[in-house]
Amino acid sequence: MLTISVDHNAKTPIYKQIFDQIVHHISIGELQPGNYLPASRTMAGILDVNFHTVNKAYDILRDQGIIALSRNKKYVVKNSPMDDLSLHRLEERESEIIDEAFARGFNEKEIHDFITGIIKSRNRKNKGALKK
Amino acid sequence: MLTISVDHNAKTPIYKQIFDQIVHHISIGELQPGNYLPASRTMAGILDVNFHTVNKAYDILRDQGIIALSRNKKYVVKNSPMDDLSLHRLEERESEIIDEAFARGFNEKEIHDFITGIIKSRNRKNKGALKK
DNA sequence: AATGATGTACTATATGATATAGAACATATA
DNA sequence: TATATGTTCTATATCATATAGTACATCATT
Repeated sequence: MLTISVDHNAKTPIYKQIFDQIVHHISIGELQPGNYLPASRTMAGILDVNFHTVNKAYDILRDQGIIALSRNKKYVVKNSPMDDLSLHRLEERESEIIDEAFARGFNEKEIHDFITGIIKSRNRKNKGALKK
Repeated sequence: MLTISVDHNAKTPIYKQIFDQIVHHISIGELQPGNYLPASRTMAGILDVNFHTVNKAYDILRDQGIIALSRNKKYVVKNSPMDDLSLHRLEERESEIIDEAFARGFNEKEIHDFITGIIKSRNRKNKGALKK
């Protein structure tokens, strides 16, 4: 069950909210390679947004190699191992966070604990969804 | 020596480029609590941007408690330990990155190695600047 | 006391990003 | 054939970003 919600009042653009939540569903295994995404008009109807906005989210997901258009004209989740470009972009964003953490007095161990804490709370939330 | 540069063609807003670089200088100890920031007009002249743009960066730094206006009307770097709000914001940004990493097949150890690598390369770059 | 430098507060304008809307088209499916 | 799909185009409205100019209060220096 693909649950996605958008906040029209948030500062985060709607297309990015959609993008982020699809990536999240993939990250917890709720969306797996081979699974189809809803048609952009369908998704737009459910979320009560314009289908162009959904298309923008799908476009970026495709540009990043996370989804692909299959022969039947439907978007499907790909297996998308980390490539150099994605890694580089992720490093830049992570560097900003690490800078802020250090600027506020964190040391290296505290940063690792910070990461561990987020991953643990993630696993707790999706305990039932984990396989095996 | 406070070296800051802006890229007018980058997609990242100029005020955020300035914000990020000041935070970076603090994070590596090149800017320390008690140090003054250049006057916004001075900084703007050096970077060849409008002083309102510098003010916006300073405003956000002040809102986040990273700098403060001292009695002589100059901005000074504060000691700004992690507070609940800052931690929460950082967690949200970090969660996005962790989601993308997991979505691309990283496991928990690979994420920690990813973090460690960034910190190590940071330390290498600033070896000479480290004290003691 | 006077001058200059500082942050701050307003107005204004221009450009790009975001979101919506509608229309049209090619292709795949039923 | 008819429907659903992604895609492409134009168009409009709103907000964020960046620039610009002006004015003012306060602080430091002369």
